[in-house]
Amino acid sequence: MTAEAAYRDVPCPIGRAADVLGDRWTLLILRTATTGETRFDRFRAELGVADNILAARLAKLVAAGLLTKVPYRDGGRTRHEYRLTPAGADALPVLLAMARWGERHTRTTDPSGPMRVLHSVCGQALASGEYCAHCGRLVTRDETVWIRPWRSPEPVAMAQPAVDAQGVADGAA
Amino acid sequence: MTAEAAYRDVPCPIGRAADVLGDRWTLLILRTATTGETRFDRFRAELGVADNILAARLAKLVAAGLLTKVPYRDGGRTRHEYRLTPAGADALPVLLAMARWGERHTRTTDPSGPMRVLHSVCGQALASGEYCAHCGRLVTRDETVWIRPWRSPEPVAMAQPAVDAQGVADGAA
DNA sequence: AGGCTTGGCTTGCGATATGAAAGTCAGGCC
DNA sequence: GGCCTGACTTTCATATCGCAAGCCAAGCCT
Repeated sequence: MTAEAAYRDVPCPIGRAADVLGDRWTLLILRTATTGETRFDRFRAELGVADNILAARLAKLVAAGLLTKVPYRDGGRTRHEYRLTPAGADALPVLLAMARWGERHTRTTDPSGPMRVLHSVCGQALASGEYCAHCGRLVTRDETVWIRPWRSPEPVAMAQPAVDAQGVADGAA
Repeated sequence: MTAEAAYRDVPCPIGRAADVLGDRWTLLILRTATTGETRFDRFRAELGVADNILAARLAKLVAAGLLTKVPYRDGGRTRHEYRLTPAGADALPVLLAMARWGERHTRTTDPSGPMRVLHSVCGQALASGEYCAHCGRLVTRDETVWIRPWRSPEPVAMAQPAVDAQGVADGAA
């Protein structure tokens, strides 16, 4: 709705990224989508976000090309799920950098251990999000798993992006 | 002012980071501080942000411990500058991840070339923010330079954080 | 067939945040 | 003394947030 395109075309890529990613709910939705959630009420339950805000953010993310709305069958009826596009999946390094920053520079009273990001190939924890000191090479998305002890000891794989990559253009008519 | 502490103590580090960093102006202020700007009117000029918003964001960043307000002498009078703390400087990987994402997934009409992040030790461009494929090792902050052709062909070093790291705690009285 | 339930939104509305513009204030400079 | 500059603070109209309620389509239950 607010097609305030003024910030979308600045020369600095950080500025352009901040226009899309510089929002609390947007980041949390991407985090949740990255762990495999796809449905409206799952996002709502995970995030505790108000319905209208969630709807607005999902629409913004679809318009920005980070999510895509794909129909699927639920029992006998057609529903929609929000899947990461390649661009949305590519926000993973941002989330990993934030996870690291949050782990180092913020505190929680939660007694379960910290989040860990593992290289599934070797099982070692990653210090930086993208490079495995143990293997000595860059880590791909599908070699990355998260362990979030406050919800489960099980590792979680990163969701695979939807193959189709539509929705890159601007949403304004 | 809005000491809405509810989001500050969630178990997920991404959530805690998003509470601090999940804001457009906050990210842009950090970007600008990272390139060495320290003063109110320099931030204003760089970002085109309204005075009251800038003041609020700077205060939030000081309260969150990413910036520190240090007095300095300007001619014969005392002024204040906003310097990055170690925690603020440590947001660099987030900015680099965002720069990469922005470069790959957004478009600009600006004709000057893309932003480049170089490893000053070897002069090579960094593909991922933190790991130099050319040198085969992790890149530190002070080995990182930015080239932003839309403002100058000259490389810019990352600002050094202030040595004192006060201001980590909550700001609410 | 009629009603219940579930998922996915939309609407209303008061509270809060945004942002342009103007005002304030301290201290140096002319 | 008056002007200027930097760094805010205040004002005010607008926009956004987020709770709560309403809505609707489609299956399911009886």
